[in-house]
Amino acid sequence: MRMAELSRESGVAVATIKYYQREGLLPPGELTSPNQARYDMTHVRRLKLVRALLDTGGLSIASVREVLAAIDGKHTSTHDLLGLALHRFPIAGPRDSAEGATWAMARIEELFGARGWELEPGSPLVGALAGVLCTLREVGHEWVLDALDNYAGAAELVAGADIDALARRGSTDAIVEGAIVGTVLGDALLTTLRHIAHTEVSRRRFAGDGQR
Amino acid sequence: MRMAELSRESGVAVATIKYYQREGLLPPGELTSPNQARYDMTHVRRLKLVRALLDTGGLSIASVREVLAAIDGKHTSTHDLLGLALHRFPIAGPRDSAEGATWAMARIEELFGARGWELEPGSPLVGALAGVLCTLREVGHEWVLDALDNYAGAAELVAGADIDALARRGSTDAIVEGAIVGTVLGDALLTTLRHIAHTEVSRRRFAGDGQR
DNA sequence: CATTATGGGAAGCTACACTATCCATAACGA
DNA sequence: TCGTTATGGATAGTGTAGCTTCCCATAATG
Repeated sequence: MRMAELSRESGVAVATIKYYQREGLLPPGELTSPNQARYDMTHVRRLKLVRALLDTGGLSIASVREVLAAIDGKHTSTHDLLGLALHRFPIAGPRDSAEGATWAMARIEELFGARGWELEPGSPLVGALAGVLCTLREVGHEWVLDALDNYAGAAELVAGADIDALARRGSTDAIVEGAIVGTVLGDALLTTLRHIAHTEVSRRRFAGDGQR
Repeated sequence: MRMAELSRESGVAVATIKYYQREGLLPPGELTSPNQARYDMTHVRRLKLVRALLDTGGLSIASVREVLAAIDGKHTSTHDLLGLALHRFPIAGPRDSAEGATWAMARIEELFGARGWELEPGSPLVGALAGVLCTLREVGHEWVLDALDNYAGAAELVAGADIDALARRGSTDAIVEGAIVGTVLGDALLTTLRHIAHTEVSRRRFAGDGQR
């Protein structure tokens, strides 16, 4: 398979494919002469993955590069793999007032305590969570946190299902890629379903009640 | 309050505030003379909301403008309000093969049937969902959909909690803004918690098992 | 052997989210 | 009062991201 066909199979423009190669998102083809190369289905697959992470996942080129490096790299335990997949996301941190940060950490400790979650205070994920809580407070909508335990419950529910489905995968490589795809595209899936559920729940709750 | 203080209170640079005014994200101050204006806490609040939607929510300037227009516009029923909040998001659509689209719609009908959700086939949210399903299939990770019903259950759980919390708000205006903030920042909250739950569940499941 | 395609690289393009500069007027402080 | 600083308003410039266009020498194709 050569460039034109790779482009057709993947739905990505030739110039864009070359760009991805320069950016290190797509490995070079197998050279048959100094300036001719052959590609195969692994290239098609990789291209589709790149587009999925960019378009549906909303990642940047730089994030995709890191994520692919994680996929291609050497792997240790499943648990570490999950960790890898999770440390690359640009959820905005808090515009910290110091007191906002301590308030958020108190709320987080409470939540983790109730859930039996183990708190690693240095973790970037916990930092991101603190950031979101601070933001909610700053805009004056702390009331959203009335539902915080429900959010955590829902998160735990899907996380359990994710890990189960992941554990059923065969090879280590499948698990690695699955962890990343599941993390990134799972976010899109979950938020889309949440939006649909909003309309569904509100329709049901306020059905035929035009003035509420 | 004048520009300097507004900037200090909100943490947004003066030049940026002027930019937001030009972009229609922040109403003009009350003019005290042809070239002097006064601002108040509503401006501070609005600025914080804009930053929250941009930074934490990840919206574009254009999306923020639409969302604010929805907040400031005339409102009808609570259910419509929710709808308003939900139609502005750039979740990538499917790079549709026609057969991918029908496959996705079949899967969606199945899901909605099991959940008792009402399917509006034209809805952009359903389109977005179909897009995510297609993407998952294209990258060869349909197995994620083994957990689809769990995702939907989790979505329904948080959506219910959201609507409950929202219904407890007082004024209509509070409900409108709450719907938007809840939708946008709730996504960030939920995905962050999901990521944390992944590490938590995987730690628990593979605890002390260094080779899995 | 004429035409088309290819790999590779450099430069250009568009959109976005700011940021800097300017200017005439207004507020403030000694 | 008068020099300094701040303000509203407008225009132009900056930096980054994600492509896209153009070019060339070589290779494949009919």
